[in-house]
Amino acid sequence: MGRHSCCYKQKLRKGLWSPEEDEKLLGHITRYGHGCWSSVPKQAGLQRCGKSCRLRWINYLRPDLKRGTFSQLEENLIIELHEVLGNRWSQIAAQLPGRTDNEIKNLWNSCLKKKLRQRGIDPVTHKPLSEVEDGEDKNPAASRNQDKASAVSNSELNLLKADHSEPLGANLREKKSSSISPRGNQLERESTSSFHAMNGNGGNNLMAPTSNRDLFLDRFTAFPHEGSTSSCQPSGFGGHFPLQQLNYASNARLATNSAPSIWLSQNQ
DNA sequence: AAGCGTTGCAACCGCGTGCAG
DNA sequence: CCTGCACGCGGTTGCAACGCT
Repeated sequence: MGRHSCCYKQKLRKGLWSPEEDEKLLGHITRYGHGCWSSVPKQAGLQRCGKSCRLRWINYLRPDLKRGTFSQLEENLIIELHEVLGNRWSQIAAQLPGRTDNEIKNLWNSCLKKKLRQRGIDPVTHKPLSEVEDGEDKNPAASRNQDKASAVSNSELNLLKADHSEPLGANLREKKSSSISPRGNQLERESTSSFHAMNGNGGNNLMAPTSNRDLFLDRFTAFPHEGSTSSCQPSGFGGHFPLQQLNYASNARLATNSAPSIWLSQNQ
C-alpha cells in the first residue's frame, strides 16, 4: 500500500486523526469552507492530503452528522434501499439524513448482512436463502425488483425526517466510549417500524440489466440529493428521494411472503 | 489475569467521472 | 479530442475494543 498519489511529494501523516488535527480542520472549514480540498491541508496547517481531510470531514466532523446507533427504522430503510439500489452507499446515505455512506456501509457489512442471513435472507439478492441456494438464481435478469421502488414508504421517510431533529454533532470524541458501538443492545432499539408487508419476492435486483429498476435508478440518480457526502452544507431533507414519485412501479407484486416481511416478523 | 479470536469503526486505496484548459 | 486534476464512490484493510476461554 502506498500513499495517495497526491501524497507522494510530501511526508504526510496517515492513520487516525488526533484531536488537534480535528480541531484544525474543523476550525478551518467552519471559517472558510473547504473550497478546493487539495488546498485545505496547507491552509489549515495539516500534514494530511486533501483526500484524507475530505474523508475526515465527511465521515466525522460534519456538524450535521447524527452519530449514535442506528434506529430500527433506519435499519429497515437501509435494507429496503439496499434491495433497490444494491451497494450504492452514497445514494442510500442520501436518504438517511445525518448518516454517511461509510457508516451505512460498515453497518451493512458488520451487522445487517448477518441479521438477514440469520433470518434466512440472502443479503445480496434479498431473496430467501433456500431459493438462492436451490436455483442459484436461474433467472438473474428477473425484473421482480422492478417495483421495489415503491417499497420504501413515505411514512418511513417522514419518520426519519422527524428523527433527524435529534441533537447533531454531539461531542465527537466521546464516540468510542459512549454510543455507537453496535455491540450495544440493539434489542432496546425502538420497534416503531412502519415496515409494510410488501416488496414482492426479492428478486435479483443487482443484476437486472434492463428493467423498470433501471428506469427507477435513472430517476433516482437524477435527483440532486444534497445529502450526499460531497456536500459540506448542512443537509436538509429537501433533496431526498421523493418516493411518492416512484409509485408508477407498484402493482400486484405486493405479495406477503417477501423477504422484508419475514425480516420484520422475526424482528418483532 | 492473560491470551486469543471476533467485531466494528475509521481510514486508506484505486478506479471512475466530470470538467477545465 | 486529449490531458491532467480534483472529486466521489465502493471495496478493503488496520486496529482498538470487546468477549470468551
